[in-house]
Amino acid sequence: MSQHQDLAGQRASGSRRGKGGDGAERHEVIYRSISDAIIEHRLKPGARLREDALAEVFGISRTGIRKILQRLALEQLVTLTPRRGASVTRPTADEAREVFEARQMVECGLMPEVAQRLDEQSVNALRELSAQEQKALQEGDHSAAIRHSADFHTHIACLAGNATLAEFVERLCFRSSLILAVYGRPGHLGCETHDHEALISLLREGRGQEAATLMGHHLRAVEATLAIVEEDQEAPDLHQIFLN
Amino acid sequence: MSQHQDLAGQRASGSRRGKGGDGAERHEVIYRSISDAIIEHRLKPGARLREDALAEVFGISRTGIRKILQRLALEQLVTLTPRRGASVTRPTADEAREVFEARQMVECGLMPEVAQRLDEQSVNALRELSAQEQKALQEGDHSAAIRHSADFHTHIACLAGNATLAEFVERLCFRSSLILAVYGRPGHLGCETHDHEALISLLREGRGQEAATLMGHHLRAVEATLAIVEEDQEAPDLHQIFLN
DNA sequence: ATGCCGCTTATTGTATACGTTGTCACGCGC
DNA sequence: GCGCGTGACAACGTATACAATAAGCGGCAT
Repeated sequence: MSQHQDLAGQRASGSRRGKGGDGAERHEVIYRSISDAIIEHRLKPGARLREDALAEVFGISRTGIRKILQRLALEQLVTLTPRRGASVTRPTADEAREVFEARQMVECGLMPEVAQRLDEQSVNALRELSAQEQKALQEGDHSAAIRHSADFHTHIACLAGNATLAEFVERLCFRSSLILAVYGRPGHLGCETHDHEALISLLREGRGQEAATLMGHHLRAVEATLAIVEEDQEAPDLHQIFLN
Repeated sequence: MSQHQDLAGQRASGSRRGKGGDGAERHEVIYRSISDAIIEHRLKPGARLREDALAEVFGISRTGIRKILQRLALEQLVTLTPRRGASVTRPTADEAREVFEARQMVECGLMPEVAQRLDEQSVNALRELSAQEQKALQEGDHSAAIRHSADFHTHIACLAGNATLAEFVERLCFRSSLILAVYGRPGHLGCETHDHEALISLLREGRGQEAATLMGHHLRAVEATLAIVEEDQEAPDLHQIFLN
């Protein structure tokens, strides 16, 4: 037993604390903090993420922030431009299409397996997630709703028992959240909980194929709510001028 | 020793820096070097990757190596254990199964789209890849054969026009290479080029569905050549002894 | 002789310092 | 008045130095 109690959770601002180091975990916490903020749209696409600022906020040096930023970059939640720093990724229309196409393929493909493996306990977990999402929606908490929706899809994918594919789906869901932030329309926000509950029912009854079909429609419906118009970004105008 | 042989012909970026070249690109090159070495089995699973050693070999400081190592870790080519450094990932049997299941789903799912989009130029590129693989096989160059085989699968995936899915497939292929290294049997090594060429023909004729079927069989065949037996690693012996 | 304990060493993790580069602003010339 | 060049500043990328930790080893006590 270690005598020094590790109450490392709460650190005010005194940065000079080398001891006690559950450093690795702190990095994980910070990673989650930033990741969550992005997924929940508290950090909007295009927002700049300065290393210094983050280092100060979280009380670690830029080195640690860098590591986290690079991880986020590899997951395509932030964009790292060579000498210009990091910013929250602003997905292109093409990316949006790709992400939903990928989700279509993988999530639908997973349904039969999930239907086969699903047990009562998992059903309850899914229902809980769905309920939370609906609750957040009713309360107008868009951030939480988006988060729970992503959690729902990710969790379903986990139930197929393939960690590799589940992780892929998770990342796709995160990116979807980003896409929603850019191309979403105020009225609709992503998944309708009704679909989610219908999906649970289908899976519970072992009707995997039908669940796959529903998931397909569901994803297509979400995609359809997007206003994917190539808003001319900063550069294109000038490029066209120069090329012609 | 040729430390800085910059094969800078590729990019015509305007920076004319004599010293240091373009740092970012050098990192990319180093990343590729290590990645290639792993994929081609010149670095075997379990091999330790000391930061100091790598830093010295590539003539950069440990900072840069770290970044690269972390990237490789995120792609699951190397395993990073908290205070023990990096080593080439040794995939578990479960991972192997997952990877092939994922490939089954994604690569097969991509076939119809590829069949639809394939043009003559791409066909030639694929044939080239296939030929290279066969040549390497005949020369007994296992490293090159594995590499080209992975390239073939990755390239096909690229042709579906979905960069996100293509990247996923690429990573799955890399991991497959690792799996081959651990569970492969000397006689067989991965893909039979015959399958590859049959696949090309099918795709060329636009028979996407049949191509998907063939791809499915092909992957299953590769998986079947593996000796996925939980070879007791270092610890298990003792554990079993203690438990019984 | 054997098992345990403390020391040494090797290796990673973290922070800081420095160099380079991109951006912005101001001033000059046209 | 407008455009361009130069200079200053700020942010990032890299290297190096330092600290902490785990493993290996030898000595000592029983």
